[in-house]
Parts: sequence; structure tokens; C-alpha cells
Amino acid sequence: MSIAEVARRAGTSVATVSRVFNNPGIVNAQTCSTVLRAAHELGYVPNSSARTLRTRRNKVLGVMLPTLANPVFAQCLQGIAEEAETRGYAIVLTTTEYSPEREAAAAERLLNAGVEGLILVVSNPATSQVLQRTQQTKLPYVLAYNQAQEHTCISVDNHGAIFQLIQRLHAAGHQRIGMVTGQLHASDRAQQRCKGYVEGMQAQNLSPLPVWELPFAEQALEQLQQDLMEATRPTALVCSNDVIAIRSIRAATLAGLRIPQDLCVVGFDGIGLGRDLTPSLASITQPNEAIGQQCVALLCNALTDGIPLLPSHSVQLPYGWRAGESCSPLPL
Amino acid sequence: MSIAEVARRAGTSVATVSRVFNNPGIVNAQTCSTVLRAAHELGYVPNSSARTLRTRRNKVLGVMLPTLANPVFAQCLQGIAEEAETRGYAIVLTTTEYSPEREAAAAERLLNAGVEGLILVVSNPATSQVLQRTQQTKLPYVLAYNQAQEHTCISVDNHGAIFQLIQRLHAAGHQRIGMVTGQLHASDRAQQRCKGYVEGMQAQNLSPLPVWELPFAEQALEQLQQDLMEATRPTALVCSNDVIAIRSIRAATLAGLRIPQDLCVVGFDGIGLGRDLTPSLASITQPNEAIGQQCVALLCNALTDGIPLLPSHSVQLPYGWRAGESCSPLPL
DNA sequence: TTGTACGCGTTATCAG
DNA sequence: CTGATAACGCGTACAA
Repeated sequence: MSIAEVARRAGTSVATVSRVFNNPGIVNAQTCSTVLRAAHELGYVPNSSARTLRTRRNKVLGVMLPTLANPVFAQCLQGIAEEAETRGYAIVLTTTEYSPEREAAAAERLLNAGVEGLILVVSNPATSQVLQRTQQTKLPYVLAYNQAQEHTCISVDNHGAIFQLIQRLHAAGHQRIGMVTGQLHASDRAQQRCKGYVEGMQAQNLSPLPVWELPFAEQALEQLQQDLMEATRPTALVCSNDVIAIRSIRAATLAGLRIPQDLCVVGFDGIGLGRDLTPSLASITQPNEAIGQQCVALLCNALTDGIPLLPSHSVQLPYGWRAGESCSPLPL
Repeated sequence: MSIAEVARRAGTSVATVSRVFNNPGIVNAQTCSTVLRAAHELGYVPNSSARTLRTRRNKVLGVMLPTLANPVFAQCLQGIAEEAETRGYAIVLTTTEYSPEREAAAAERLLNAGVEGLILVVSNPATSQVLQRTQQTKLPYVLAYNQAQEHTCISVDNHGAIFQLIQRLHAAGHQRIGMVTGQLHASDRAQQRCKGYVEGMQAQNLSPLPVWELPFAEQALEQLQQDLMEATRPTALVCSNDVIAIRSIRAATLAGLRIPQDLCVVGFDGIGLGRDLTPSLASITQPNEAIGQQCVALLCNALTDGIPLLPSHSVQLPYGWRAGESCSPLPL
């Protein structure tokens, strides 16, 4: 099952067999088909380790995600896996659970695994040690979801999406609009979305409310619930992601509010499950699979062309809008 | 950065360096630490391709999952990734979207990737071509979630879980209990759970209702919705997984029913998101991460010990119960 | 257009 | 306990 056996059977040298597989153009069509037939009959499949040893390319991509518990990343990974598969790349996966400490260790493991390139979702590109470390290694990498001038990113316009949403909510008559987010330090996206909220409110001459920041705790939700029982409660809640939105709906319902009559709730991400909920979840959608696919595509192209990946290769994909029962119809 | 450089710096032979990394026990403690230091100073990291070429072991596991859109499998994958990581294994992932055709192709790709072992979730172990093909190759494999005598499986007692649930529902006063499932042919678990339903009902001297089988279509849900408006509608709905349960809650709500006063709904899987829903989702829980971890553990142990994986190595993990607002409290 | 021969970095065998 | 050395399977100068 090695190249030598194929060569023997085809009556050629190993070099020719190798060429047939790597550069068919430069070999006689006749010999080529002879070799191919021999290879097929023997069920020959090239040994990737040997090839890697020689070429120093192993066709493995490293993927670092915050968690798989949030369907956004699961969906993205699906896109990554798909595209990687068609391109013949394997992936090694690691999750950080949104912890900066785990991030560093996780990245180190990917590096040690000898990956050719990296797809990363970091908590904050501006402060991430992972990115410094990665840049040292000269390995090509692309950030998914993160948005930062200095890096190659596949993302959506987080700021603009929320900014525009505020405008639409206002147009629909909402004045008191609140924002709920996960832990801000764990996610630059959340920060950008919050910024979009504040500036969006100001642009509408509305005063932004203090942002609800929900750490992953029961307690925080109860606070939100309390606040929603005040007379000055908002009439619409913008959430920095769909999971937060689902939790917010829970808090609101426990506070005795009806969705969307008393309170409109909008999420961000467009996870598939949102459609099946009751009420169905209104959300700013991201093309999650496509984000994953593009990451792989960019990386693989850079790898095969041997050109370095630059910030200018960043792609900003369009976000969308999924209407849902958790929010009354919005103009536009 | 190769073993030779380390040897030179440590003043030993390459063989010794190799031993230090692979079998430290048989080398002099003194030399050992010298080598280790040299290696560390040089930032030496063993080349996995060369090692693989020599040992014919690449430390890559193949994982075949139905989809990542269902959080159950995302959670399981998280467990797999974690355990694989700690054991120094990489994984190559592929999804089948519950399609038997895609299953065969997906498995073939994993095989071609040269994986050392496989973790599979197949639609039906009894009819799966994938398993035949896998057995031909003599590669060790373990089935996750699937339950079958002839294979090595990590699963829960699907039949028993539902059987017991029916008993509890009956004890709580329910007489008309219905069952909702996804496409039966796409999942042996669903079949086993339905069997548990039918036999559980009979054991309680209740007559089982025709099972609602929901293909992935809008239409099917509407049928359920219609049926739930009949006078003879069930008072409790057992669902073969949490996603189905979420959809059923939607159908019931659209039918004008209140959950759980008019209709109790119970899911299966215990996906994390279930806790955050309103009403929160009552569910029979599976230890999803643990299932993934055990698959990896079993596989890796078999791989390192060189012993074949037998059906007798199967593990049946305990299922649990998560109370939730979608179902009134149940005895036991 | 094809063949020969070397080296990629390791591990395993066999002497010492 | 340690060292020399032959593979492992492949790609690629270089020569023909």
C-alpha cells in the first residue's frame, strides 16, 4: 500500500507515481492512467504523515471557541467542519469557556498540535495574549466574530446592527429601551453592541439606560426581574445575544410582564432554536455557518498560495433581521 | 528544533533523547534531566508526523455526529473535545444531518483521514452500512447514544427512562398520555423511547395513543396543533428529545393550551438551554459531556493497550430527571 | 518525460 | 543504561 508497490505494479518509478498524484500535468497521459489504475487496484491511499514530514504541511487547522453550549458557536463550527472537510483539512478543537486564562493554555495546545493555521474567537482582541503569541509564531490566523482593525476578521457590523435597531425601535414608538448583555470583559462583541446601543440612543435623542450586565449567575437575573417591575421599566429590551434574550424573557415573564405587549425583547445571533420558542425570538441574525466557512476558506487559500494573511483580508458579512413574536413588528 | 539538535546540546545520542520522551523510566535520572533541560532551552517540540510515520499512530480520532444544531450533540462534542485534548488526541469531525446516505460518505472520509478510532452516532445500528464498513477495517469504534447488543455503546437506558416516566405520570393522575417523536427511521433512540412509551402505557393499563412523528417540517407541527384542540387530547406529552419538546410546547400554546395546567410536556436529553426557557423544560437528562468523555476514554485505552473493543465494554450511564415548569410536579 | 537517490524527524533493533 | 543505524513513505533536486 505504499508508493513503491504502486510503482512496481505500474512498471514505473516511485517518482512518477508521486508526480501523478501531485503534479499530473507534467507526466505523460498514458503513464498517468496506468499509474492511476494500478493505484486504484491496490487501494492505494497516500500516507499523510510521510507527506507531511516531507512537505511540512499537515492539513490541520486549530479552532478555538468560547463554548459549544451557545448554539452560535456550534453553528459556526458546523460551517468550519464542513468547509474544512471539503478542503481535506482536519481540525483540532478547543474551548475556553470565556476564560482568558484558559485561552492562553488552549492556544498553546493548538500550537503544540502543530496546526497550520488558526481560527480563533477571543474575548478581546485588544488585550488578548493569544494574539501576540500567535503573531510570534507567524502562523496564519483569522478571528471569527471578533472585530478589530489590526487583525484578519470575519464578522458583522456589531455596532451598526444595534445602532440601526435602536432607530427602528424608536420609530415603532419605543422611548425607554434597555440593553442586557453578558459579561462585558469576556466579549468585545458585547462591548461593541453596547456602544451601538448608547450611541444609537443618543442619535435618537433618547437617554440610554444603565446596561444590565448578567454574569452567569441566578442572582443577576433576579436583579433584572426586580428592575422590570419598576414603573420606569423599559418597553423594549435589546440583548447582546440570543441566550441572554431567552433568559431576559424568563426574567420578564417572572416579573409578570407579557411579551411583547408589555415588553419587546430582541436577541442577537439568530440561533436556529429561536424560531421554535414561544414566543418565537426576534433577533438580529448572523450568518454563522458562513462565518465559519469563510474563516476556513481564507485560511486555506492563504496556506496554499503561501501569502500572508493581512487585516485587509477581513470580511464584514451582512447581518439580517428575523422577525419574531418576542417583539412587535418594526418598520423597515 | 529536531531531536538531533537536542542530542547535540545535551551531549547524548538521539536515541537517548527519544527515550527520555517516550520511556523516561529506562534512562539514567541524571542524563534524563540534562536532556530535558536542553530540550526546554531549545523549545523543542517533537514532530508528530515523523513519530506517526514511524509508529503508525497519529493520535487522531474520527467523530461522526448527526448535527450540531441539536445542543445534545454539541454538548457531547464538548465532552469529546475536552477528553481528547487531555489525552493528546486531535479529532476530525463530520456531521450527517441524520441522512443515511451522508452517513456512508462521512464515514468514508473519516477512514481516509487515517483516524485511529471512531466515535459514531448512527441512525440505526441494526441497519447501518457504516458499521459493517468500520468492522471490515478492524478499527476500534464506539457508538454514542446508540444502544445495541452487538456493539460497544455508551448510552442510557432509553426504554427504561420512558417506561418509568409513564409510571410517574400515571401516578400523578395522567391517563391520556401522548408521545411525540422525530423521524423514527432516523434514530434508534427514538424507536426505543417509543417502545418504552407503548409498553409503559400497557404496564399501567392505559392505552397508548398513536405516536406523533414530526418530520422536519412546518406542516407536521400544525397537525399536532390541530390534534391538541380535540376534546380527547392528551393531558401529558412525552417527547423523544428536548428540541421536539420545545416545538411541541409551541404547537400546544398556539392551540390555546396552557402549560402545564392544560398540558404537561416532558423532554429528553436535558439540554442546558432548557433551564432558561419559560416555562422551563422538564426533561429526562443524559450526561452528555460524560458520554463524550467516556467514548474517548474507552477508545484511547483500547488504543494504547492494543486490546480490541468489545460489546462487553459498553457502558450504560444513568439518566436523571430535571423538574421544570412545563410539567406539574411528579411523584418520586 | 522519466528515473535515482537523498533527506524529512522519529522510533526500534541490536550491540556494546 | 547508552549509542549507532536502519527503516517508516514520500517529494524533489538532479541526472539521464
